Amino acid sequence: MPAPTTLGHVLLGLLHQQPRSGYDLRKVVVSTPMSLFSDSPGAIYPALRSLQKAGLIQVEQAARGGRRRSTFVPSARGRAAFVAWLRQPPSQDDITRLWPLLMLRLAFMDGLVAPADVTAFLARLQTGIDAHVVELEAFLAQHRALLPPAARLALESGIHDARGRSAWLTRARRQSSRSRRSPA
Amino acid sequence: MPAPTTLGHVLLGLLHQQPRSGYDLRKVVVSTPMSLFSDSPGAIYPALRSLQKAGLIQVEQAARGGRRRSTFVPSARGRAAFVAWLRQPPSQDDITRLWPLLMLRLAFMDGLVAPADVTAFLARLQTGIDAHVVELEAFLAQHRALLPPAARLALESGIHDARGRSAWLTRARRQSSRSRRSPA
DNA sequence: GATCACATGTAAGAAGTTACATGATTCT
DNA sequence: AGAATCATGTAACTTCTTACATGTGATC
Repeated sequence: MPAPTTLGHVLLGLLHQQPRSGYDLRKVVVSTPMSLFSDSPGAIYPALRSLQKAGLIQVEQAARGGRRRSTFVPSARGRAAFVAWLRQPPSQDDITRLWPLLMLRLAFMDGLVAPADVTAFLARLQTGIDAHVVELEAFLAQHRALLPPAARLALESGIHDARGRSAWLTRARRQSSRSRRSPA
Repeated sequence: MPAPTTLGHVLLGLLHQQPRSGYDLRKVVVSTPMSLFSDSPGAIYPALRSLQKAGLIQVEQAARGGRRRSTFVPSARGRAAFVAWLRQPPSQDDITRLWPLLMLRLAFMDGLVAPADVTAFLARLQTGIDAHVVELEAFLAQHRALLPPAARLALESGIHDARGRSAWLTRARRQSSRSRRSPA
């Protein structure tokens, strides 16, 4: 059984929050602002199948009442696999190209990884995003003369994005460590 | 012949900048900060084939010297198709989920669409991104109590991203209209 | 009793990734 | 001669999308 796909991991994460059926998962995926995926049944049901076959989730409750419906929960191995996914250090490529997915991982971390790991995650993101800023600015400096206006705007947008994320990270990290000292 | 895929359109755009071979395109895709795709030959060569079969690009120069190598240029129909792609008004879904692709489209607009169209494009982006901010903030307001800290951080990151993009757009639009009045 | 929301699934196809294969040319 | 780079291509596989199919329970 191959490692779960991105969608598989996300479904696994949602099942950690509460037991859900495939139908529930589809609804969450559309109603959530983090929607990276479509709600196509042709993606979700096969993904659930594969998680089940890999032993990462189990049917918690089948067909209560008359209506056919099964809700899933993560197994112990599923929890371990999911936590491992969360703790996986982001690559530079993840940071420059898959930021929304990293934010989704962050959103799942509560209660599953230690606060110190969240801190480390955010720190890694910042060094990565800062490196990206440097890279983009070097590119701009090198090509400034050749870049026509719209292309330059697009590049500047990328720089602005990355700078904004770095600024957000400094605040988020401060806030995160503060709340760790004085929890609610 | 089906409509070109996203990768197909990007390749078409790169060929508008200058004639290139498949190998050249691979190099550009990796060396460019806008790299949304991998440089896998298994993606690029078939995409070129399909563009060629659709009559959107032509071989400009084959095997000069001894080494086998063909460079491609867009045909008239290819140019029309690409411009149509650029001018296509972004959907709300594009704006919330495919921003980097929209920036790539922006980067290709110079010389292919009228400056007024660039302006319209940027204006559309701003109404879309502002709507997204409103949506995310509504979600936050509604779920603030239930959201554990990391999940809340992730959501706030999305809001911060979108706000930053809106701010960038106001400046970019001002700059764009100014440079249109007094071109270099 | 017709229609809608619930709930799950499959079939066909598109598109990309990885990995391998194949040669030519240049460099040392 | 051997190695690295140039340059193109294919085969197998994975995954998602679209579209359809199927049936149940609730609602009007």
